[in-house]
Order: sequence, then structure tokens, then C-alpha cells
Amino acid sequence: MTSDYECAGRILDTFPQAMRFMAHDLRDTSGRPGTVPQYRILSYLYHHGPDSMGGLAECQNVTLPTMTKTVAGLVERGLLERETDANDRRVVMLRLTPDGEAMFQDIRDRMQARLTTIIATMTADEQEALATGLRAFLGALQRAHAEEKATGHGHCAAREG
Amino acid sequence: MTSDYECAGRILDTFPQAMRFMAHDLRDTSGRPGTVPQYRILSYLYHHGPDSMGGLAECQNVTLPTMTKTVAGLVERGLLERETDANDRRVVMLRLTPDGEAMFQDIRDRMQARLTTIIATMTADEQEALATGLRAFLGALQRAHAEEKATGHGHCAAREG
DNA sequence: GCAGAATACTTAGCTAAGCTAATTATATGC
DNA sequence: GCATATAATTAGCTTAGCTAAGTATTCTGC
Repeated sequence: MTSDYECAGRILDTFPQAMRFMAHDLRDTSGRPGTVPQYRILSYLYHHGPDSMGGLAECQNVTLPTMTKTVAGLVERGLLERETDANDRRVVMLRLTPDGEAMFQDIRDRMQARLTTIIATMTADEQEALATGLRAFLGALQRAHAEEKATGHGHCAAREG
Repeated sequence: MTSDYECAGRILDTFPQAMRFMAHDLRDTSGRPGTVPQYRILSYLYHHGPDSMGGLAECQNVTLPTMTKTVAGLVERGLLERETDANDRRVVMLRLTPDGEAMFQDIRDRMQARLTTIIATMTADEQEALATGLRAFLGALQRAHAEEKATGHGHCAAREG
């Protein structure tokens, strides 16, 4: 029954190490695309379609200035396009370019291939447990995030007034 | 049978988000101790006892210059002590000061309390799965790390000649 | 319908983490 | 004892993250 406490310690041990692995692999991927935050932006736009700076910042849980800067790098490399929203010209919409889409697919395939070789050394049961555990944990994280915003405890202001 | 592939995607979604949570909490913790890499150094020395710059850099999977800099911040704050090794005066040994030990315990307790409230919203089965999955995954990661070093595929040179 | 408040984003300026390349200091080996 | 190897540091760069302040647009209220 100490599994929540144990989980906490295990998360603190495991996640940073895994992130270092991923960061390293991303840099190796033919040099260009680079970093985990950049990859996450490509991934989000790929799966959810175009979104605004604010929308991206919120879902990635970073501030707007941080998002502005990270996006700028991707735009410079021609992986994203900026477009002023027609309905509200304060809003900047971001979308993947064809290059950005191809780049995302390429990186994702490499990353998954790499992770897959690591995960393949685990038993089927362990893989199942990991997938199940992570799915539940991600849900729990997002609930916590939403709740903090609602109670004003969070780090960034709520989007809808 | 797609669970390894699914795991890979899930890891890419979940870990960075969880890291952002932890990073945020660490900064909030009465301001001082700061960041995930710093916390990891305190944690390692707490659990494994004093170690050298090289030893720390290797186990944390960063380069020596990175470790030098991060450690310097902790030494400045009086959380770590440097000591030249008597047997090999090139080697710098790091150990926790009493302050460092107290700081580690304090941070760890806060982090675990925080994570525990998140994890508590998961079912007992999910918690169990997460703990099991992460334990196995950490093992798999470390095997991969060791193997890469052995085959010279890795990023940093092997320690033992 | 325009002044003032609110919103979306950017700019400026900082800190920390990460890297590589080059130095310094100590150990080892022939 | 000189050449080479090893442990750590320094220098110099990039990216990510933050806050505070500025700009441009939209909304509100009278």
C-alpha cells in the first residue's frame, strides 16, 4: 500500500533519465530538429491541427514568451507557418508546413524505433503495465493541472474568463 | 501487440509534462533549491554516498563540464562540499553537507506529497501498474545505457579502461 | 463612437542546463 | 624523465524557462 509513495520516488528517478535519452536521440536525428519542446509542438499540431500561441502555451504548460521563442525557431526552419487569425487579429495561428509534417513523421519514427528497442527488453506484462500506468498517470496529471487553474492555484491564468 | 509502440508515444506525451510539473514544484519549494538536475544530484549523493565529478556525470548522463557547473551552484549554497581525493589528486569528491541532507529530505517530502496527491486520483490497480511499469522501464533504460557504452555507440566514454 | 479596460502576443533581460573545444593539473608508462 | 592519458575546469555557445514591460487589437460602457 505504499505504492503511491513508491511511485513518486520512481517517477523522480526515471523520468529525468528517460528525458535525457530522448533529448540525446533528438539531437542525433540528422542534426536538424533538435529538442524535446520543439518536438512536442510539432506533435501537438500534427495531432490536433492548427492552434494559437496561447493554445499551445497552455497545453504545453509554458508561458507565452517561452512559446513565442520556441515557435520562432521552428518558423525560421520552415517547419511551421504563422498566420494572423481573420476573426481576431491579435491571435497568431500556427500550422505545420508540409516540411514540418514530414519532419515530425521522421522524428517520431526514429524516436519510436529507439524507444521500442528499449521497451522490447521488457516482458509483455511489464509493457502492458507501463502503458496502462502511464495512461492513467497522464490523466491524473491533466486533472491536477485543470484543477489548479480552476482554483487559481496554478501558474498561468485560465483561458476562458 | 502494439503496446511497445503505444508505450513509446505515451512516454513522449507524458514525461515532458510530468517534468514540467516537477520543475514547477521545485521552484516553489521555499525558493531556494531550484531545479530537477540539482535535486537529482542531492538525491544521488544521499542514497549512494560521496562520489567524484566523473561518477556523478556518468550516472546522471551529462558531460563533465555540465556537472562542474551544476555542482558549483550547490557548493555555493552550502549544500555540497568538495574535497580533493587523497589517492588521486586530480579527483574531486563531492559529499552532502548537513544542510544539503536536510534540504534533500525537505524537498523530497514536498515532491512526494505533491505527486502523491496526483497519484491518489488513480485506482490502486493503476498505481500498481505504474510502479511496476516504471521499475521495469528504468531497468531497461539502464541496460540500454550500459550497452551503448560497451559498444562505443554512446555519448560518453566508458569509465573503466 | 470613442475612452478605458482587457486580451494576445512580442521584446528585453535574466538564470540554468546542456554541449564542444581547449586548458590545467595530476598520474602513468616506457 | 619525457610523452601520454585522465580528471576536472574554463570559455563560449545554444535552448528553455521565467518575469516585467511594451504593442496591437478587441471589447465595454456610457
